Amino acid sequence: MLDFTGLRLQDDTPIYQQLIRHVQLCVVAGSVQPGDELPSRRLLSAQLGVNPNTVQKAYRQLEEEGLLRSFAGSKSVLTFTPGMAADIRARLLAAAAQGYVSQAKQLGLSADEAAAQIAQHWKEETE
Amino acid sequence: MLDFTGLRLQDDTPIYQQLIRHVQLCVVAGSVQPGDELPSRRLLSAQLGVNPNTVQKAYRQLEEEGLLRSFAGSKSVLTFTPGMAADIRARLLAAAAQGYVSQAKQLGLSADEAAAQIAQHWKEETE
Amino acid sequence: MLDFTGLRLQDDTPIYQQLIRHVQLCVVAGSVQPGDELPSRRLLSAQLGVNPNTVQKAYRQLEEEGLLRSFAGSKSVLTFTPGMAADIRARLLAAAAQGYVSQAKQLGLSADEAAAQIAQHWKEETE
Amino acid sequence: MLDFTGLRLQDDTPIYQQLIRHVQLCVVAGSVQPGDELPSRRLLSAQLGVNPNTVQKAYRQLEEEGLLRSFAGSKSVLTFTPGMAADIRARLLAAAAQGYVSQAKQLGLSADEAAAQIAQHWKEETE
DNA sequence: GTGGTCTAGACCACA
DNA sequence: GTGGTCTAGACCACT
Repeated sequence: MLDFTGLRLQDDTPIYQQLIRHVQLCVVAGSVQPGDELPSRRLLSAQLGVNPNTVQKAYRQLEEEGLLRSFAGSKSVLTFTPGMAADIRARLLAAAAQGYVSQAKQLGLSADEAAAQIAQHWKEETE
Repeated sequence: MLDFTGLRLQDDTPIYQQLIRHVQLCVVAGSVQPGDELPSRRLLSAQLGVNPNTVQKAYRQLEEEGLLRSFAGSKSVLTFTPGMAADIRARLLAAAAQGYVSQAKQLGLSADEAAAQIAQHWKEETE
Repeated sequence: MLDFTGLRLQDDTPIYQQLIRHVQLCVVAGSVQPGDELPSRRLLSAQLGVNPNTVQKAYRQLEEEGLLRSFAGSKSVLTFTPGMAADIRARLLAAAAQGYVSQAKQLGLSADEAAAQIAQHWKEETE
Repeated sequence: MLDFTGLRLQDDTPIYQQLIRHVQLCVVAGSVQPGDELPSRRLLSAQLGVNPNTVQKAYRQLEEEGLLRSFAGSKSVLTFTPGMAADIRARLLAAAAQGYVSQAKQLGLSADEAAAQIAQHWKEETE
């Protein structure tokens, strides 16, 4: 069953988006397989100390994305294909990169400076 | 007087934040000097087709940041030091880079892959 | 929940500042604890017969001061430390004292005369 | 002629009020006599780098208070009696003391603590 | 004219 | 339900 215990909720982004993102990351990381279960909405909301509606919103959006399918008895299973996982990964990466690039350009960085800055932050965050 | 005519308002982020950001960018870009005037709230709101209160909100926040100083009945002038401009630039850059790096790491990129991806998006956006 | 029913609004100072001050006084007086809730903007505005935006302005400023934390869709709770409470108290006291002292000096009072005058007004206002 | 050169304008209070206050202080301090002239509105506004209307507003209010009288030829002379000077002094003192006392009480000070605090600020500001 | 505050009421996103 | 943003327009004080 997909595990949410490692998820640290932040205050600056909507909770339901963090839940969605967490599932997506598990999918693209390969740490979860199609057919795996997700915790019931009730259980997860209790575990995270979050409003059940918030969990419901996340699950619903995942369903619309086609990643998730829910059945009677409050059982929800992942229903993604390898292609979908690759798509999600590409989409997340592209969004992140494009966001950074546009900001760096607005701030007057050159391509080389941007690369250097990324390298530096990479190192710092690793330490 | 600081110019807002080049500013295209998007509707996915609050208008007042876009106004703040525009002023900050002008400051870090060096296209304005301390002592330069800002358009009056009424004038700017008319130019942008925006409510005066929205402009007021942006101006007020800039004032709290120390970039701006307003006097009743008088003009509003920029009051930033070179150090503050550098600080803002560094803060914006660090936030952008750190955001990208953490995302790329979560998605399992290596440092080299990240750099390559940035370079690619840089080229694409320039075209 | 922090109580505003004892608050009598004057019309010589901005309402939002009176709201801020009321919260600050409750904090320094120790009549509220960190974690205590504040009434929702809608509720408080209805109670006081004031526009919701006015309450919002006060709450926002308290949030910037770090006394308050708001979450979309959730309650607003006080988030101050004992040190912050002491700071606020000291700041308010110092401002008041310093203002009086500078005025009294400008008017040519001696230290003793000032003390005597304060004592007299203290008595008069108590009666 | 009443001298404004020692006046340092602050940003937090209206300029015209600072001008009025300056004249009042000169009167209660005895550094000026009935019949003494004030600089012309034009001259004073130029000296202080202030809008002529601002000076005009201050002079007009002083006239309404009976401290000042203006004649053709833009000549303004002080027209106060010793009793008026005493009145002004008493009024300014009472306002300052009453303001401090009410604030100190709201912050939970005792009369003794208030006196001690005033004494301390008195000493500090003198140093 | 300018900045500052306020009212009235709408819309959206979030829990 | 909650907080956040925005519009529309008014009033006041200050320059």
